[in-house]
Amino acid sequence: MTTRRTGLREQKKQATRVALREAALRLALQRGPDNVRVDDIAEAAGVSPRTYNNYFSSREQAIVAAVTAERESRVAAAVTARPAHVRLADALTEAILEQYTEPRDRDVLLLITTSPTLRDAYLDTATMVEHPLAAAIDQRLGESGTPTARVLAASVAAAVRVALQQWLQPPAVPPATGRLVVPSGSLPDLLRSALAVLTPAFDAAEEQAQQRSQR
Amino acid sequence: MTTRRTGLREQKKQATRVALREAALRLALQRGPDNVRVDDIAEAAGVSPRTYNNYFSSREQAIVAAVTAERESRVAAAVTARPAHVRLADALTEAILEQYTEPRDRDVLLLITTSPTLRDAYLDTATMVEHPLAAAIDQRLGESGTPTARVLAASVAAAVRVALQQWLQPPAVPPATGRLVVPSGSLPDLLRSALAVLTPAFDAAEEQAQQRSQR
DNA sequence: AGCAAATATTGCGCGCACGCAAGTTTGCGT
DNA sequence: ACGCAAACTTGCGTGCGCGCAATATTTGCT
Repeated sequence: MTTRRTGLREQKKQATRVALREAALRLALQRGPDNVRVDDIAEAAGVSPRTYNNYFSSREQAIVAAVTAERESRVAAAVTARPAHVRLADALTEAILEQYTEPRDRDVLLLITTSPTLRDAYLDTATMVEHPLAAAIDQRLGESGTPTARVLAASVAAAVRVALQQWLQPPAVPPATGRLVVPSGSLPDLLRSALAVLTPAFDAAEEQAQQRSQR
Repeated sequence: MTTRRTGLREQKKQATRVALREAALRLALQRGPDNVRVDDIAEAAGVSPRTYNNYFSSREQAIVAAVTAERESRVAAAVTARPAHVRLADALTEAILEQYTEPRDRDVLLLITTSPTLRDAYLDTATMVEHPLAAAIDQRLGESGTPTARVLAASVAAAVRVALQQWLQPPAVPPATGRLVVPSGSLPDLLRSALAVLTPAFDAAEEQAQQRSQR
């Protein structure tokens, strides 16, 4: 029921998708990101170059997808998995943290931080939680179709994006100005404090939803 | 002092930038967006095609830029212009509304809604307020360098994006499901209710800033 | 006024994204 | 079991984004 698409077909599609992104990552790691043409990836996955672009709409997307995998749906699932009595804000924060606390290879991390285009592609993946997350929040607040859930979901995505950005930012030059930028703590901490900013908005939305359901 | 760059040079740059985006819009309107090649725009503005890409990094960007113009900086300026005693949330909401309440040509609107790529490019412009806005909020909260301002700014941008998305969305098919989607009211209303969701977060941030400054 | 450094423009070339119109594979009804 | 329709893959062609190196223009300095 969850997978509407029949069977063998979808299976094959997922297989080539995985093959593509893993080939992409492997090649990028062993040759450096700039020495990998899209044709190489396609060939390594046993598919025509044209087909590659039926799965990924940019060269970087495949590489990055190998890292982020199925994060989007996992986050949404993690939110709905939390018991209903937990505060929405907490459920979200925990769900996010849970997904972004995978031990990442040092090699992969270096790969992403090095190339600017890859870095951007990686940051863009944060946006992809937006839709599934909106659905999850929507369901949790009851009342579906409200723009509230969409705005909240979009804000979460934005907050995650900012946190990742701080995390990935090079130490930079600390010379002249009185700007004291925190030297970017651990990712969980960054995520937590970024999401903390939004907490009041979640509480308010949740309270409003409760009032509505009691009427 | 505000414009560090000297004079004649920057002047010319701005001139060609304007020439490019206006040419882009004009051509897109009179031929339809798909019948305008980047070479045409460049020629109409009297520069080489290569130069075009020194100013805009995609074909759509120039067209859209003709509509959004200098919105980013205007929003930031509008925020800082509000007297300090006004609630941050109100200052922001008003500043945004003020900028998005220009009477837009019907032709232009149709142009954007018609082409999916243009629509996306237009939505992306909402993100561009992020940096100037972050600076403005940062200043208003005192204490610069905090991620709080960045998260708030990013959330505002996201909210605006959602509002625009709702506004531009085609009426769609309303046949089967019980989903009753509001037929997208006026843009100001949509913006207001989108930003209202974030209001509690702003209030909390502001209050926290005040407490900090009183210590 | 003149010259050297900084900055912008241009042509060239490569790789990439994607529409389109075949060709191929899978699924479903009878 | 068979065949038709829907879904997926592939090759081709076009326009685009951008790095690079040469060229032209502006600026600050003396």
